Amino acid sequence: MPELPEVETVRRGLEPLVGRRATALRCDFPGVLQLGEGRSPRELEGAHITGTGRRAKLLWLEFSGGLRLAVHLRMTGELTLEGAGAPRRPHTHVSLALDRGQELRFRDPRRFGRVQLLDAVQLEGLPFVRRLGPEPDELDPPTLAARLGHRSTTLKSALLDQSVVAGLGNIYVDEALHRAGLHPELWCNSLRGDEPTRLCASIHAVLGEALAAGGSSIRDYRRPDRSKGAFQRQHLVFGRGGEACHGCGEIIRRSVVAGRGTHHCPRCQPRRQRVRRRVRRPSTGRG
DNA sequence: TCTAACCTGATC
DNA sequence: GATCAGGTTAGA
Repeated sequence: MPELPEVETVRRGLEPLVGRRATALRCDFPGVLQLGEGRSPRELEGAHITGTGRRAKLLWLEFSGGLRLAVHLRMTGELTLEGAGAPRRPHTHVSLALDRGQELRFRDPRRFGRVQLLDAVQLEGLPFVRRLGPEPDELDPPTLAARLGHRSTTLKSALLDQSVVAGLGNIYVDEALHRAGLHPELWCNSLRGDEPTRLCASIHAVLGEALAAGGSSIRDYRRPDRSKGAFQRQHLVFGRGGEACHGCGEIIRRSVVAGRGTHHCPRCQPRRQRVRRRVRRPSTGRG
């Protein structure tokens, strides 16, 4: 479900909670709430929210006393702010009760998501966090070229790998590759010329635009106030298999690459790098 | 480096 | 009934 723009949108939606006081942390499905060594849910009782944070697709609340409540939404996780008396929707697994009769609720039908109570050191030390590559906004073309260059897999697979760049997922990999004019199955160490620059710029552009639109709501994703994002309406290839490419009119193709549904335009994203034309023929009629 | 697995629900 | 889904990872 949520990739970087969605997770960052949720984080921003939680910012107004800074200054609020937590009264209880409750878990209704064993295993969804995980406690760092020595941590207890009771430690949050009376603690104030002092900030929010995000790294890749992991977001967290910071509390007085230094504790952090980290949330990974995975595929169907949803973090919403509700009245404590509001009916609990199905699959609500963790609730953080706040002052003023409100609750921050984590629901997740598939239960892939996790909520973790940790201190800062424990959070930094999570194997998942330690493996993460740079945030996209810290990424420049030489860094991207270097990180792709020593891998032997496809662009699609490499960009989904959070140790290469942190925060991309299936939607934004497809969208970024399309904007860069690169086929998802290109060997990721075969980029040359201005391709790393184009790809880097495409990643920055698509993530920036998606964030401005509040993310992509295809099925489950909602902001903390349960409103939808709007970027799905601006997708150029993702979810558009069989439809016409806005750029050239060719039919968008859907395939499976790296085990994931993958969308690309066969004309805008040719499978092989075009070989430099030896002779320019003015009357071939193609253009 | 790739696949299967983790889960439920929506859709065909 | 079978298939697919926006993520991550253990194990091959």
